[in-house]
Formats: sequence, structure tokens, C-alpha cells
Amino acid sequence: MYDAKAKVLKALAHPTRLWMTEQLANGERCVCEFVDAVDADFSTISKHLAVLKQVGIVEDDKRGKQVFYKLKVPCILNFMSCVEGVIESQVNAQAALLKK
Amino acid sequence: MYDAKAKVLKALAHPTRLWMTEQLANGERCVCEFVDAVDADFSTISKHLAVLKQVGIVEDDKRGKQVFYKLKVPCILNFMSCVEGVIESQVNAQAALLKK
DNA sequence: TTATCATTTGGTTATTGTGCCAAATACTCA
DNA sequence: TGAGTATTTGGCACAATAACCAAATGATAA
Repeated sequence: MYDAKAKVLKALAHPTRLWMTEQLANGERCVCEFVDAVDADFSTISKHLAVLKQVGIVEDDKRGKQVFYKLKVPCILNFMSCVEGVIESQVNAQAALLKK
Repeated sequence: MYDAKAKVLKALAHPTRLWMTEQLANGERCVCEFVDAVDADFSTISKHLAVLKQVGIVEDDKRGKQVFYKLKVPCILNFMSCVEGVIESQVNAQAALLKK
């Protein structure tokens, strides 16, 4: 069970994948839109999306020449405010250390 | 920003670290308790806890010979029900595929 | 101070993840 | 069918991670 959960978290634990996941919260996007936005190879983006798909975070939908991805589990994002909280408290702790 | 968030997620994205984090939700634990429970070397456990500490998920408290760790950000766990949902829907999808 | 216990750190090796390129596939339109 | 566009796949080089062992550190008790 912990293995399965860790896999899902691992899928999210990459800056590009995390960013794409948050983008998908605003609605579906085609692969090409990501490629334009991120400065990376088509294949790199495609592989990242495949990772998200494999664990069930997103799903794809081929329409014409393009493939559209959409977020399957919006609750994923509820978590982010907590993660942001972790980061903020870390930043504050570091700042406090520097002041000493 | 996405880098920072990804780091926090990456810290959680390991079965042992995830398990330890959930254990810490029930109160602080000393390193030795984890070593007894997980079948792994002291050093392995210690390093995992260091990863969690480094990103600010847990904090440590040395008391006498022992070091106690505790969860700094309980909200981390709110997320897990969502992750479990992801897994469940994956399992169902796979089952549906097999039936065909 | 020395012995001992609890934990961390350093080093090594095996495994996994990342990103690019090139080639393959899938679809559409002429 | 053939050309062109969108995406995926395979392969490779390189970086990062994980787990173990051995050695170092820190605290306590004898």
C-alpha cells in the first residue's frame, strides 16, 4: 500500500510534472501547449505526461492530430496549499537562523 | 517555486518515508522505534528521517541518548485520502480492462 | 576516563530517473 | 497514396537515489 501511494507521489514530485498538473486544473490542454510553454523537447513532455497517466492522475483523449490531457483527480491540488505552508515555514526558519 | 514544491513531494515519495510520516501523525517516535519496525539498517532509517527533516516535514529533538522525531506539518496527511482515491480508481480501471 | 548505547556520516555499488536525439506511429488533408 | 503535423517510443549518456557497511560523533553511566 505504501508502495502504491509512494508511486503516485513520485509521479507528482517533479517540477515540470507538478506544473503541468496544476495547469490541467484549469482545464484540458494539448501536448503542444505544454511544449510551447516549457522549454523542452516534445519527447520529454510526452514522457512526463505518460508518467502522470500511468499512475492515474491524468487521462488522455486523442482528437484529430492532437492529444488532450486532463486531470482525473482534482483533489490532488488541495494538497498544494499544505506543501506551500511547509515551504514557507522552512523559509522563515532559515531567515531566523541568518539573523542570529 | 515548483522546484521547492517538488522537493517536498519527493521527500514523501518513498514507501518507508511515507510510512514513517504517517506513524508520526500519532505522536513522536524515536529513531530506534522505526528501526525495530522496519527491517533496515540504522543508517538507512536515519538518512530517510534526514530527508524529511531537510524539507521541513519533521523536526528532531535530542533527549538523552535518543533522538525523537515529530511531524511538523500534520496537514500533509489530509492529502493521503486523495492519493488513496487515485489508487482505487486505477485498480478499478485495471479490473475493468481485464474483464473485457 | 573508558565503555557503551543511539544515531549520524562517509563511502561504495546497484538501481532508477532525466533529457535529448532519432526513428516510429497516428492522423489529416491534398 | 503521399506529404505534413502531432505525439510516442527506443536508446543512450549522465545525474540522482537507495541501501549497506564501517567509522565517527554525542551522551550517559560506571
